[in-house]
Formats: sequence, C-alpha cells, structure tokens
Amino acid sequence: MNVQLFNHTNDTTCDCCVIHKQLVNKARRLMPEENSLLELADLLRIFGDSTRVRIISALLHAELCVCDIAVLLGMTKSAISHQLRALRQTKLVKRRKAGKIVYYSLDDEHVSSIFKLGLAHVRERK
Amino acid sequence: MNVQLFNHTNDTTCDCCVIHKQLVNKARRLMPEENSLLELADLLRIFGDSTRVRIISALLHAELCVCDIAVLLGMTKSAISHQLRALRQTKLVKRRKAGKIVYYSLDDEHVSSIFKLGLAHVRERK
DNA sequence: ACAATAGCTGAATGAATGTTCAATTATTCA
DNA sequence: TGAATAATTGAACATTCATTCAGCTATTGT
Repeated sequence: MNVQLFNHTNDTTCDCCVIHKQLVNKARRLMPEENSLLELADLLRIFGDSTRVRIISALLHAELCVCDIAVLLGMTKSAISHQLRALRQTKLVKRRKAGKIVYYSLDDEHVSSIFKLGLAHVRERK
Repeated sequence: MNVQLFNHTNDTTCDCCVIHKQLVNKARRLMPEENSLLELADLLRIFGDSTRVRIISALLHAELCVCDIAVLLGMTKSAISHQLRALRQTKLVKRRKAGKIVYYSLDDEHVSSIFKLGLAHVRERK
C-alpha cells in the first residue's frame, strides 16, 4: 500500500512520477461521468455569488417578485432579473406569472439543503 | 395578504413600487448576517469550478498527493497546486505532509454532503 | 386604443479568475 | 554537501462574468 511506483509516463502534462497508481486508478473508476461533474460545477458556481446567495436566502421563507428582491437587496430590477435568469437556468429557482408580476421561489428541497449545509460549514470552520 | 401597497420610496436603486412590503421585511429579518452570506458565496464559488469539483470528486474516496491529482486530471502540478490552495483557504480540503510529499483530503463531512446533494440535484432536474 | 408598469434582454465595460511559465522552497538520499 | 524531486509561488495573459444602460415586451386598467 502507498508504495512509490515511479512509473514514468510520457504524459507531458505532468513533470513527475505517478506516485500512487492504484489509488489514482481507483479514483478514476469511481469518478462520476465528466458531464455530471461539469453540471455540478455549473450549479455551484451559479449558487456561489453574493447577489445570488442573497436572492436564494430571501426566497427561503417567502415567494417574492422581482421588485421585492430588488428593493430588499438595494439593486436594480435589471440586475436582479439577470441573476434570476441564471438561477432559473440551473433550476435553483422557479417562477410563476400572475398578471404583470412574476413570482420567484426555490425550485426544490436540494436548494435549501445546500444553502443550510454551506452555512453550517462556514460557521463551524474557525 | 399580498396587497399591493404602492409605497413609493425615494430609493433610486429601484424604479418601482414595493409590492409586498411585509414579505420583504420578513425576509430581511430572517436573512443571515451579511458576512455569513459573503462567506457562503465564497465557499460555493470556490466549490463551483470544474477543475476543483474534479479534485474534490477524486478526494471523496482516497487521500491523494498533488502529483496523483495532476496525473488523474491531466493537468500540471502548478495548476493543481493553485486550485488546492483555494480549496484549502475555504476549508474544503486539508493537507498532511510526509517528507517531500503533501497529501490532500476532504476537510470534513460537509464537503461530501454538498457534493452529493449537488450531484443529486443536477441528475434529478430533467 | 393608450398610458402606465413589471419584467426582460443585448451590448458594453470594468473587475475577477484559471492556467501557464519561470523561479523558488523544502525535503530526501547518496 | 550537493543533486534530485515534490510542491509552492508570483506575474502575466486570456477569458469569464456581474452590473449598468437603454430599449423592449407583456399585461393591466381606463
């Protein structure tokens, strides 16, 4: 276990030896398909913006319209609308139209779960 | 409930009426402190990059050194090292030195939990 | 039909960010 | 001590991205 193998590969992308070949192969085997990882990265990148986090935080307890969110965050409706589109594309929020007004809410339980887990993480790391 | 209040504010950041003032106030009351939200956004932004997600995915099942990860992802040690630093600063991974080699692993249970929740989300949204 | 309003969109711009390259540090082994 | 190697670092460059601005669509009420 953990034996240094020193299998020099001709892989030009790394200037070193493969130290733990079996572990690397195991990790490669168990890794989700590339596409899932890309979508996961996308999801978390969209989640991970201060404006969008505040929008999600606001929607945790109430369905709100674009104007509500704009006033709450002290930003323009345009800026909020742009961010809501990103959140909608990654299925973090969903919308419901009622006349001229569009109401936004969290899309499913995963969103609040990730929010709460992340918040717990930043509060416990000290 | 949901009565349109039309309280014109002089807030220049929004060119519209406060539609649901009580809901906005409630959301404002319940929102975590600004600093927590900023740190949460930071955490998820760092998490949400395809290279870093793949690193975390690799570390789900084994502790690996920088060189292992570089070979696994087909990238340079330098690039990986830069990303590991970002992951370390947000306490997503931790490291252990053994001679010249530095082993990285996930910092705590939150990280794999967020990973799994996010993956479930992208797989269930169709 | 017309005015008013909520929300959306595209282009532009300035800021943030990932990777590369070269150089440096830290550690082992002979 | 000196060569070799794993890892780190800083600067530079190219790309991505959030917000602003102006204009647009959709809907309501008169």
